[in-house]
Amino acid sequence: MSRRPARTRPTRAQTRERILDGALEAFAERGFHGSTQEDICERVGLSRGAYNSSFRSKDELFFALYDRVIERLQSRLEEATACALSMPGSTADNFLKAFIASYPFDRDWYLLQAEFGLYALRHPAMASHYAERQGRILAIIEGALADILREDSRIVARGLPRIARLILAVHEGSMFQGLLEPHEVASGELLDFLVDLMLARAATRVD
Amino acid sequence: MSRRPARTRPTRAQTRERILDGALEAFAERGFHGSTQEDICERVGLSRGAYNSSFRSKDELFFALYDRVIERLQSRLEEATACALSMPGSTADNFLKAFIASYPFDRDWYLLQAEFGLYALRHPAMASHYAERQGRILAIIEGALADILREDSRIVARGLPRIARLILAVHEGSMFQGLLEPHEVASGELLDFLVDLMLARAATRVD
DNA sequence: GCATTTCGATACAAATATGTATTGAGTCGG
DNA sequence: CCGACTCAATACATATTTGTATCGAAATGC
Repeated sequence: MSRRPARTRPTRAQTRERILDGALEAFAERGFHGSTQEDICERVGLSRGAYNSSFRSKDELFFALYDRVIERLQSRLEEATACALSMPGSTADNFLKAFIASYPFDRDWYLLQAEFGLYALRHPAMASHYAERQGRILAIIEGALADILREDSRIVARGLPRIARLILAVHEGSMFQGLLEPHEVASGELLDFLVDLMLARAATRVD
Repeated sequence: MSRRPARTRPTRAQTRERILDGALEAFAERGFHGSTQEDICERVGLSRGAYNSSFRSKDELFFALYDRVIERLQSRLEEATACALSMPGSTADNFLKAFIASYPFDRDWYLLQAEFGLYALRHPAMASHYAERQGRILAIIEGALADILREDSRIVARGLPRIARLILAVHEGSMFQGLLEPHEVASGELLDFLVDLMLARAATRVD
């Protein structure tokens, strides 16, 4: 246990992860169709042999990467929710903005998300898979919103699914505009604005 | 003038348009990198000869297509604005919803828009071009919003650029979700919801 | 009516990507 | 310690795609 014979061979899972790392970079930078095996492998110092040995096809790799991305996002959001709820006395806007801030907002993440989305739109088989995973994310957001109601009931009580979808939509669109024109639209600007809108409405009437 | 010798040869511009038609279909269905010359040409019954004779490169074709799409969108929006403003006595929500309804909401259009956006994010040279064109669209929306203020001043007066961007963001995200899960989210649902939010807020206080 | 020019189709050549087969190093079980 | 097995690297063959070159038809100008 103290010392293995120099370099031990990496496990299959480790190699897979490295390929996935390369694929993430490549797909973000050049898109799904624009990325080649060579491109993906070069980034992580592996050969196409490792690639073809680890994944049967490009689609399989793509699906595996998507699942990894979603799993990480899921745990990230759940963690953020628990964390934000743990600190008592926080108002709805505080909570919402903190929660939203925990959502990824970087270039590669957006580009990947877009690739997955486009792929899903074009391949019915992936569409249901994608929608199901997105449903989990929506459920987490809905859950967080529902939790807020116990702390601060100003926010609208009905139509939670729609609100969750609206938040997701604004986040996506906002991220795109922010990446395209960073000097024009700041990171969480539009989402914060939306939250203000929702809270202001709820302040007047809750239907 | 009465009768030309059987079939006359189509002009260069006509051929270009047909190639663009094919490219629109192909790019929407398979994406930019996923589309081949053969694929594009087959759809409109032309040969690769016509393709290479009309466009120097795939990028040039892509740019040309983007400009055509934007020009059509621009005139469509301007027309819708003028039309909506021409009928007097319309309230802000009526106007907004009518205006928004004139914005394209079909599958191919979304897929294309996404392709252009991704390309712009990945190619700085295209980014400014894209941002400039998107700025025109935003300006039209802002102009329409400003016009509404004269009819119905309930809507917030300040932060028009931000509101225009929010509308655009919601539209994009909403369209994606609507295309992915048509049974879950209806066509203009999220945007209508947003408009309600904005108007309700403005009803309470105008800052 | 003839010559020139333009345009689109076909043929050809080069480059690139993918998948398979083979080989050699490293690991595990007996 | 030896044999069976796994995995990744290299080499190879095939299939796509693109760009160029060539050819023929059609329109225009003299």
